[in-house]
Amino acid sequence: MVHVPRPERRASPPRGASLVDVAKLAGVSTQTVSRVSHGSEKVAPTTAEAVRAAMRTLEYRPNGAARALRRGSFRSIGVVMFAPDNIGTSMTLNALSTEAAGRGYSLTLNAVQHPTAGEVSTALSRIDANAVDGLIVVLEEHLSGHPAVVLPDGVPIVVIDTEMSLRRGHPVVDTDQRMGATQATQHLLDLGHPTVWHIAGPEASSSALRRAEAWRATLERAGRTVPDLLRGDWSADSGHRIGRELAADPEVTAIFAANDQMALGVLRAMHEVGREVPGSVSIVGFDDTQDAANYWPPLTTVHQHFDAVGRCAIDRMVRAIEAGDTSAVLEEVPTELVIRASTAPYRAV
Amino acid sequence: MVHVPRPERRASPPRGASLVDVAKLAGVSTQTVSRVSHGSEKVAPTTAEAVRAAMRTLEYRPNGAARALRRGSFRSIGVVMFAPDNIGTSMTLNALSTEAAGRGYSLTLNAVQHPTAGEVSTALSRIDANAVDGLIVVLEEHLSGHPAVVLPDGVPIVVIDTEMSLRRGHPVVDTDQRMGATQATQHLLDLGHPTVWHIAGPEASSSALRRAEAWRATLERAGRTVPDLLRGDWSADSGHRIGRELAADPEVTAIFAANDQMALGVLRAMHEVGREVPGSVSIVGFDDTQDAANYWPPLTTVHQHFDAVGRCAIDRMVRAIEAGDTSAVLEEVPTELVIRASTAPYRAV
DNA sequence: GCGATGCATGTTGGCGTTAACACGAACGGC
DNA sequence: GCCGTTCGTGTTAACGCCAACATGCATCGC
Repeated sequence: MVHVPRPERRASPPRGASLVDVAKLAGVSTQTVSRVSHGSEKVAPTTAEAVRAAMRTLEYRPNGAARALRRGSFRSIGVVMFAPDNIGTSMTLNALSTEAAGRGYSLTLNAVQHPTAGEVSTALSRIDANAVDGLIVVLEEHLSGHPAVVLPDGVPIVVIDTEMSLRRGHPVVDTDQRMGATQATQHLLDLGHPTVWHIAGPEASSSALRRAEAWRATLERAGRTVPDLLRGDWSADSGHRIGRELAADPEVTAIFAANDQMALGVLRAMHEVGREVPGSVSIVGFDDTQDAANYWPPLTTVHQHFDAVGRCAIDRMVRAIEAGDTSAVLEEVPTELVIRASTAPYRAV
Repeated sequence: MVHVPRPERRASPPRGASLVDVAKLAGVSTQTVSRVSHGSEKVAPTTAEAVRAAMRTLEYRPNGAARALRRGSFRSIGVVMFAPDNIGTSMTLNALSTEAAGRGYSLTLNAVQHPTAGEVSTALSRIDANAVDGLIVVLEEHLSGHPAVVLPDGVPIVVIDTEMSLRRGHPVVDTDQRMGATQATQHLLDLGHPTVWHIAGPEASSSALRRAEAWRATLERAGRTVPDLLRGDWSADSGHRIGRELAADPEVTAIFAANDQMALGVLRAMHEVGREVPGSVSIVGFDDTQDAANYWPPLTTVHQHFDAVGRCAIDRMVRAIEAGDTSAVLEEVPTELVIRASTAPYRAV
């Protein structure tokens, strides 16, 4: 038997006016409406005005899904990121969204609360099922080895702030962590300090790893003893806890914290036990957050160009989407040492 | 003449495998594939497995646009926000994205760099043309009066952190600014301080306005003199500048800064001129950022439940989208005073 | 006068998906 | 043996938009 369609209205969600409705009201074809809606040429001024009037009366809003379906592109970039409440991450996100907006793309954000393989996979697959033209992954934890984390195929991917899947051939954009950590360590050595203690970020973080490596390399190159590495978790509290231990050791005269927040905790620890900064201990941070200049004393730190990283990542992404250029380069954005009052020349105890 | 379709291939962007391809390979209908892709019932295990195998070989990814077009919903919520590099805003965003993910929605982010009417309108219209089921507006600047800022019709809207368009009948979710500012001011009065100076946020900010109003009301209720209001811009630098002025006045013994960052600037100013905190001046902030406990001295401040605000906003939004409940309530999330070391009882000079 | 050219507009089909329905097979109760 | 059920699967028709093509009407050069 042949299926006989019923003329009755199908139950359907309430929808707004469509091209057809506007066309009907304006007495033109849908194609003309489409052209007007694109602000396009080849439409007589009179007609265009009539169409615009019809759009206004019907409160016409183009349907993004239909447009995307037809065009095969969504003009949206997916972002999977861990812990956007982290200051650095949120600055990156801000830079990404600004730059994306400038290119006519919007961002579809999927945050990961805990950087477990499971959650990351969930976020990735959610994005996957979503409407995006590309994917920017901002996971500073390295989960590279984990078998459960699989980046989707068939979408251009740009990676920020991790070396995960660099090997799998995606472009990577990142601050030059080694350069920054070297600047920080060298600055303290240049001030005459015999050696430099380092408070690192969490073990799983690849940027923490690279900062620690560069710290160690700089000390070794200078022929200094390398103190035990101290493990923080990016939080000011962890900086404070470790700072208390360091404060008790009179040999400690120079500390390089892997981010500003931990440096803040160290500052507090020094205040608590009455060791002067920079008189008795010099401290350097990393990030140059908005607040670092107002710590007490104002913090010497390594400035990261988050905006440049964001711009660069979006640029790569747009090139991949629009020109199919998915070459897997590594772009590193240079850092700058900002010298403030928390560092001073070494004075023997 | 009747249009004769050509059998030739149309030029089209390269696309991935579709339901049709999977169906063909698995030897079933597209509907069956669709059912499997939804993990749905009513499919024989054998068939389902065959379909899944076909999906795997073809690397099938469902097309979000087509799905959205068909269903009439995008499972995505648009967010228009100002200055996501502001700490408070980024915490709100984080809360929103977490909560949205939990409900199966993703966020489409459109940041506004400068809260001018023009930029806001652009962001709104971009979102409008985009694929979202609803819109969350996080603009703490009040642009209510501005004629150029028109919230789109036909989409549910939830407003955070501003009273803009409350009158136009949208639900508003916000921290209870008055409650927080009252707690801060009252705490200082309770410690015996004759009066409290206030460093407010920018004039255009409605939360700054409400905090300032509550500060004034609390002083008036207690019959105290109300000092001139001091105008900061949320930044630690502005707090520092104003702090320097206040530090010069020995009568100033209690300061309530409208956010933690400005309080940080005040702390620095006090250190610089050698006025002790809290010995000579007590200071209270607002927000309870992660770092506030590690300022020196640790900052007494008003804790904002950003996560609750986010949860609440998403909850309203999802209710609006899925149940059509767009009643325009105002939900205010209570604050808590966190007492640390930056405040102490008043001692006459 | 006639074909060539350009311009404004209309017609058609289909992007990938799913809701609604159709249909055949297997089963069960009487 | 016949009539219901259920169950698994297939068929059809959109959803709203736009690229490609068709068409019809002026204008123009020769």
